[in-house]
This record gives sequence, C-alpha cells and structure tokens, in this order.
Amino acid sequence: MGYKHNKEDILEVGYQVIRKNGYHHVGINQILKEAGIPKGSFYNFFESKEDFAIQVIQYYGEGNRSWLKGIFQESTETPINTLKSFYKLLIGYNEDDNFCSGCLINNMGNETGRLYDSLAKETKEQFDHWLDLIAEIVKKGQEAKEITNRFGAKEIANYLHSGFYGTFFKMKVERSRKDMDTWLKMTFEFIRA
Amino acid sequence: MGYKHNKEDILEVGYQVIRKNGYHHVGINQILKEAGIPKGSFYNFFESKEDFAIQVIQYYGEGNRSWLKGIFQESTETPINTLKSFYKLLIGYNEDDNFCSGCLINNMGNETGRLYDSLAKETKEQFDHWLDLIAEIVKKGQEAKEITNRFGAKEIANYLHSGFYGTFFKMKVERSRKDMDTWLKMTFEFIRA
DNA sequence: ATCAAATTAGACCAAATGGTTTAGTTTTGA
DNA sequence: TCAAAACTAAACCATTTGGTCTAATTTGAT
Repeated sequence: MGYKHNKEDILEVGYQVIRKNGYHHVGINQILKEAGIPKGSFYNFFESKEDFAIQVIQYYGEGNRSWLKGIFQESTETPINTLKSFYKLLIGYNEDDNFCSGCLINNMGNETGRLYDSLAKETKEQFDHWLDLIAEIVKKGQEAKEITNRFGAKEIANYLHSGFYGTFFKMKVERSRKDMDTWLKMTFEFIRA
Repeated sequence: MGYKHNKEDILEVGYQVIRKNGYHHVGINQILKEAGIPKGSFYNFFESKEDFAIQVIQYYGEGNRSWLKGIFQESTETPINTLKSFYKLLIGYNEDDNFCSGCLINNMGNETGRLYDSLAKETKEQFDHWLDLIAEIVKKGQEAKEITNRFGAKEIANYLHSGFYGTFFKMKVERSRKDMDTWLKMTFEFIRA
C-alpha cells in the first residue's frame, strides 16, 4: 500500500511553487502546506531545502526530457518545422500560464546559479540533456538542407534554447507573448539554410 | 554640508548587493550593514524594501542609460561594429565579475516580474530606454547597409539585447564566457545585411 | 506475531525577516 | 536666532525562516 506521502507528489508541488515564485521567495512551510505534508515527512525525504531543490530540478529535467523525446519522435513535420512547432507550443504553454513562470531551469539558474554550486551543476546538467535532443533535430535539419551549416548543430541548439530563455524577461515584465512571437519569427529566419 | 548619509550611496550599495544575490535572498539588514547606515535612516529615505528596489532599478537604469549614450556617441567605428564592441565590452565586464551577477534588470525581471507589478513596470521602463538607444545604432547600421532590413530597428535591438540576456543563464551555471562569445559570433552573422 | 526500519506528526528552536517606534541630533530657511 | 523639517540611531516587534527533536504509527520482512 505504501505510506501516505511519496516523494514524487512533494516534488511536483515543489516544482510548481518554485517555478512560479522562485527559490528564495518560497519557504519550506509553504510547500508543506500546499503539499499537505508535515515537516517530519519532508525532512525524512530530503536533507535540506537545497537538497530538495536539487531533486526538484532533477525531477523536472528528466520529466521534460522524456516529454521532449516523445514530441520529437512523434512529429510528422520536417526538422525545422518540428522545432518551430515545439517553440510555438512552449509559447502557448506560457500564455496559458499567464506569462508568469517561465522555465524552472532558467529561473533557478539565474537566481541561484552563482550562489550554490550544487544547484548550478544540476541545472546545467539537465539543460545539457535537453540540448542533446534539440541538437539531434537541428542536425537532421542541416542534413535536409533546411538549416544553415555555418554553425554546428549543438551550437545552434544552444542558440535556440538560450535565445528562447532570453525572451522570458520581457514576457514576465510585459505579461505578453509579443516578444516571444517576434523572437520565433526572427530566429527561424536566421537559422534557415 | 548635508547629512551623514545620502540616498545615492545606499542605492549604489543596494544595487551591487541585489545584483549579485537577488532580491529575496537579500535582507534589508544586510544592505544596512554593508552601507553602514542604521535602519532609521533607511526608512527615512525609503518606504519599504519594495520601494527601495524600485529606486535601485531606476538608479541603475538611468546610470546605465547615460553610460550607453556616451559609448555610442564616442564610438568611431561603423554602426555594426559599435554594437559588436559594446557587447564584447559587456561580456568582458561579466568576466571581470567572475560571471556572477549578470544584469540587474534581467535578474529582477525574472525573479520578481510576476510577483510585484511595481518592479515589473520599472524594470520594463528602464529596459525600453536602453532599447531606444540601441535601436538608434541599429537604424544607422541599416541605413549604411550593414544590418539586415528584413526587420525593424527596434525589433533587432530587442532581439539583440534579449538574446544577450538569454546567455546569462549558461554564463552563471557554467561560470564561463564561452556561450556568450558564441552568441556574439552567431548573432552578428545573422543580423548582417 | 514480532521487530526493525521507514514514515508521520507537529511542537519546538534560534536566527533572521521586514518593519515600527521613540528619542535625540543636525540642518535649513525665515 | 530659533523652530520646523530632515535625518540619525538603535531598541524593539510580530512573523517567518530553515531545521531539529521526540514520540507515535505504519510498513514489510521474517
């Protein structure tokens, strides 16, 4: 039957709350309350807030990685359109979310990257895994002569996703998708073969 | 003679501390200690922590704006090279800073943009002023046929600076300028006429 | 059935948080 | 010169922070 609470549920709540509010702005008590678990259980599963954050990043990173994999595998479009649709999808998700949260990885990296080596390391690792998947599609696009060959596939993948992260700043302060749409339009003009 | 403390000194300290550590991670007491002022003086100048943050953003935004103006005015290079040198300079500053802090505006926008309307508004405003200055140079570059005409000057300016912000994530978690250099190389290939 | 391990529960803790208050000191301008 | 305004100083406050502790309960393996 298992016990009453389990790690994944706490991680899911933590992921949502931290993504929306940031790391330092969120206290453990808040997560506890929203997850409906007592403190004893939390510290049974996690050593500290920092340890919890690492596992949240892992949880989100891995979940997202398999989601990505699925999306790319199932796509029936050409490589460059697969990528474009993917970013369109992400923009849509952020719109549904009222342009509030952005990406946990980007948020955590920017807020805590220089403060805690442990979080920086985990953040970077998960991001790199995503990049590998994106780079695969970029490479296919290059082979299909859809995407420029002037730069390496991994370089372009990084350019894409980091560039996308750059749009979160304005998304959050303007609460609008306008800049994300412009970014999409321009970037995919630029990387075209 | 004036009083012992003045707003600007506190703002300068606050700017440094918040840029490096974020908004929620920094307590007023820490700023007080580093600025060497008692709490009474602080709350004489500022209504609240939030009010203080707004003024820090303003202070930094305006200071940076005139700095930018000077740089662009004094530049003897062609428009596109003026811009490239400018971003090279920024990358250098971040290197000197051990890739720690990034940009206050980007940090604050990402950390607090959706949490406090007041901070979002001020952040967006200062960013927009910068963008106007960058767009001026972009326009000159377009007129000189150095920069692509496929997109508007303001669009390109936004693309440049937001893209640059996107590189901060990896800068912080990798503590390296590698990705920023790659971004520079690629972006200026892309926007070329 | 029993027992050790895992989990639950929440009271408790010291330290830090943003902020208020009160009292005193300087400065300014009429 | 002198009163009002601006500023300094720090003790104080309720609340919240991350984290500990102890005791009870539940679980799975034997």
